[in-house]
Amino acid sequence: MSAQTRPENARPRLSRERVLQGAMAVADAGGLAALTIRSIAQELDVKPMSVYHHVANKDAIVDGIVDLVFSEIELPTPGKDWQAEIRRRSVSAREALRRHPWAIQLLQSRTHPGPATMRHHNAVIGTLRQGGFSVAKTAHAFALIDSYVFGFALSEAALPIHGPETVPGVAAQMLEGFDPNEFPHLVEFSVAHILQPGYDFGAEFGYGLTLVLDALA
Amino acid sequence: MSAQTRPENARPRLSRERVLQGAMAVADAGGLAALTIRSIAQELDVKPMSVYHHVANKDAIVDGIVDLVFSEIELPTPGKDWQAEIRRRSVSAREALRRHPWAIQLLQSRTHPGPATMRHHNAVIGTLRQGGFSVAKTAHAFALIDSYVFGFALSEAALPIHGPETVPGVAAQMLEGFDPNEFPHLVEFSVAHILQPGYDFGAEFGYGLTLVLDALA
DNA sequence: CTATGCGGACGTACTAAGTACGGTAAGTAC
DNA sequence: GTACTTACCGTACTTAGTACGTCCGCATAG
Repeated sequence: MSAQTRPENARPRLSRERVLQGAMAVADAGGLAALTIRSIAQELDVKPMSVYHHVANKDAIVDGIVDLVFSEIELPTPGKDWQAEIRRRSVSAREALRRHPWAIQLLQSRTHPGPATMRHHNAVIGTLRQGGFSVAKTAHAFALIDSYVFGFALSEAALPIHGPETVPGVAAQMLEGFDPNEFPHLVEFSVAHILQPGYDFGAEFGYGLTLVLDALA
Repeated sequence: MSAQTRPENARPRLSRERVLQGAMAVADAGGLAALTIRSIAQELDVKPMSVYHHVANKDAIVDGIVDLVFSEIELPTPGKDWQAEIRRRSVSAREALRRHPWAIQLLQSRTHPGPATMRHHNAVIGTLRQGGFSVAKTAHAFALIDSYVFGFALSEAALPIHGPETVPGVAAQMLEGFDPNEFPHLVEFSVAHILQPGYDFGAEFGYGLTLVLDALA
C-alpha cells in the first residue's frame, strides 16, 4: 500500500493555519491567560516545540489570531450607502469581539497588522470617502466610530456578567466592603436599572451607534 | 542611641501604598510586561518576597494600580452643568490613560473595583441624573460616553507613534510586505492626511467628544 | 530496490516569573 | 528579662517561553 497519504486516523499535518486556529480555540475557551505554547500544542495533539516550526514565536501567534478576528468582520462596500454599510460593519465588529473578547486587549499592543486588518481599514476608509466625506472628515469619523465600537466592546467585556441570572450576585459582590450611603447615585442606578428584570447592557450598543452615525451625517 | 527610628539614609518602611506606587512607576516606565514582582521589589530596593507582606498577590497589585489611575481622574460635580462637568472629566480621563496606557487593557479584566473607581462611577451617574437624565437615558449616555472615551484611549494607545517624527517610519513599516495597490483608500488616506506635517491623532478627541455630547443633549 | 537528503516533529534543558513555606531579627507589651 | 508580633528575606517548587540538537519518514536520484 502506498504511503502517499497518512492513515485515516492520524492527525493532519501541522501548518501555520492550524496553529492559529488551535490558538484561537484555546483563547476562546480559556481566555488569554490560557494561551500558552503548551496549551496550543495539546489542543493540536502535538508536542510544544513542534509549533515553532510554523510560527516564529508566541508574538507571531498573537498577531495572527488578532488578524483572524478582523477577518471575521463583514467589510463595508465603498460606493454604497455609507451609513448602512458602516452600521453593518460596526454590528459585525462588535459581534466578533463578543465571540473573542480576548482580542480587545490585544488590539492595543499589536503593531503588526495582518492582511485582514489592512483590508478592513481600507474598506472603511473607502466607504467614508465615497460617501462624500473629505479626507479630514473621514479622519474624524473613523476615529469616532471605531473608538465607540471598540470602546463598547471593551466595556461589554469588562462586565463580569454572563447571562442575566448572574447580575445580582455580581452587583452585590461589587458593593461588598463599601458603605452604600457613600455612593447613593450608584446604588439608585443599580436598583432602578441594572437589577431590573430584562436588563441587557448589550442592547445599548444600537442606541449609541445610531446617535453617532446621525451626528456624523 | 535609641533605635526607635531608622537611620536617616535607610529606605522608609514598606506599605501597601508604597508597593502600589512602585508598581505604577514600573508599569509607566516599561509597560505591563515589565511589571513583575521582582521588578517592583527592585524599584523599592527590597527583596521580592517582602512585597507579599503587604499585598495578597500580583492580581491585588494590578487591581490596586487600576484604582490609582481612576483616582487621578477629575470627578464631575453632580448638580452643576452636566455637559461641562462630563467634558472636564472625560478630558481628564483621557489624559490619565495617556499617562498610564497599560491601564486600558486592564480595565477589561478587573472585576474588583476599588474605592476610587466606585467614587468615579457614582459621580458620573449623579451628574447625569441631576442634569435631567432619566435613569434609562443615564444608562444610554453613560454607555456612549465611556465607550467613546475608553475606546479613544485604546485607539490612541494602539498607535505605535511617540511624537510626530516617528510617523513616517511607522507608516512605512505597516505597509511593508503588502502591495500598495491592494489598499488604495488606505494609501490615499496615509499620504493625504497622516503623513502631513502637524498630524496629531490626539486632536481628534475633542471633536468626537463634542459631537457625542451634543448628540446627547 | 537502495542511498541520500531534507524538513517536520520532538526531547532536553536553560531562563524567568509567581509564590508557598519557613526562618530571623527587630521591635513591643508586660 | 520574656513572650509575642511584625517586617523582611532565603530557598525552592511550578509553570512559562524557547534555544539547540536529534531522529525519523518521505521523496527523489541512481
